[in-house]
Amino acid sequence: MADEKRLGFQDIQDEVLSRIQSRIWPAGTLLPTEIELAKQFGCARATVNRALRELAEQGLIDRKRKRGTIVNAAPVRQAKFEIEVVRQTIEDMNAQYRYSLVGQDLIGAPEWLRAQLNLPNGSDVLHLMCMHYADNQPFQYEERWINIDAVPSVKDADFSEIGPNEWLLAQVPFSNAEIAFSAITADAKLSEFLGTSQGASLFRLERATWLQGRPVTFVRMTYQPGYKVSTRY
Amino acid sequence: MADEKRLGFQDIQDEVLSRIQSRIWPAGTLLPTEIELAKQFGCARATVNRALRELAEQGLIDRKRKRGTIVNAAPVRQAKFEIEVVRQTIEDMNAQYRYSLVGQDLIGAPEWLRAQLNLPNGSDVLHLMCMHYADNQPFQYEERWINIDAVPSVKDADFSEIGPNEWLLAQVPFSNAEIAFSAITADAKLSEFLGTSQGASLFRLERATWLQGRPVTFVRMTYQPGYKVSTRY
DNA sequence: TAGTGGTCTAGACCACCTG
DNA sequence: AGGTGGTCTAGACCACTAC
Repeated sequence: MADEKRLGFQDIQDEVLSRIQSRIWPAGTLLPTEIELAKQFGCARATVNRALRELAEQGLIDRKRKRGTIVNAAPVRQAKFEIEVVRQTIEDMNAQYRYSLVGQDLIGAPEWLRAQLNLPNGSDVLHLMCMHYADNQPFQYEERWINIDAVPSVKDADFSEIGPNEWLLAQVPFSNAEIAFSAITADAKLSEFLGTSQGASLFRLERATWLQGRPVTFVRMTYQPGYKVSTRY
Repeated sequence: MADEKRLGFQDIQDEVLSRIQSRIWPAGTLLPTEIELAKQFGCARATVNRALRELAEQGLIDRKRKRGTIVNAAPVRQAKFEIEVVRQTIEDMNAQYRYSLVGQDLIGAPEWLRAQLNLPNGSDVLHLMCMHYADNQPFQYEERWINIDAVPSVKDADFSEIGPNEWLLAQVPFSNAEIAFSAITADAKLSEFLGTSQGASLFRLERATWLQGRPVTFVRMTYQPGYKVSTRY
């Protein structure tokens, strides 16, 4: 038993997770201190710290100075979803991607949009409507509003070939966003574009985007019937 | 300029993020090595490492040994959603929570469920139907199947007062799960329970849960019309 | 006020990957 | 083969907070 492999933070994390899941350490348990655990596992305190820090970020344990580390009773688990560009989603399905610009116009920002993005009065936005197809089947209808002031070059952009999402990603990547998922009923226009019956239930993703506090764009993406967003945790 | 405060990993992370967002380091840029950055920021390499590691986890940069750190061109951003218990969701709305057990029966697991959870042939499951109300308005219809073999004590549990979700959390916390969001159309039963018209579009969350590889439960939660799940990133 | 986690340091070794 | 990130160590100081 002299040939024990050295334990990494991942091994320690796995072991602690296992003890929590198997209720060796039930909810409410006060864990040994980092120093004590480091001694038990035969590693440095920094290694234990990293293992426990990540478990705390996931909400499984609660850490406070002086009090110590406690197994959380009612963990609020977090689910991570990867938000891809439509093209990627479709190509991941091994389907052929096609994009089409349905229409565009330059308008004053409507009230609901000003409220949504916190736009100043009198702001102008570029309003775009587009379709995304997978193997020529309707996949997603995209309606988008872009704040001219935040992205002046958008006035000269040509959206007949490249979608606004990909164009914006090239111009204004790494922005912050607020996302909402919901279910909506297909109206006449949506049912035509997505090739469904009126009244069909459709999955919708809305996203408002800011760059360093400045409103950039708001988009509504409505998916073909049957679309699901899934993940693990 | 001698009184510069020492930089922490958070300061470095903010600075790097800012340089990426402001396109000082545009997509594709090869960042200086950790050693070089540590010299520039006047800190240890471990500090730079932690700052960059977290940015890499978020998908903003791509790190490879020998090649170095590159600003990602098409970042796949991750959105985190907090998955709460219904009671919490309702109480967070300052509404009164009420739970009602609609029905329950012990059945052999249907084929689709066996496939979904990877249950062995001949497994028995407890099938539960419940309603959750916010201020006595229908909020969520819950249909759940619990694997008897994974949680034998479920046979003696009384679900007339406490919902199966909360009961399970107390018995089998910290399990792993697979979640899916979708939009569905209200059938006769759903429209009655949720007080909507038939054909209404409803938001649905499905979750399959395993504990250390063993299938525990599958649940379908269908929400009242207008329900949205939202988050930021 | 004392104990705990939060973080940083300086150094080291290793694994992976590109040239 | 060599350079880069991935990780660990042993020690240190600090900040928060329960007692």
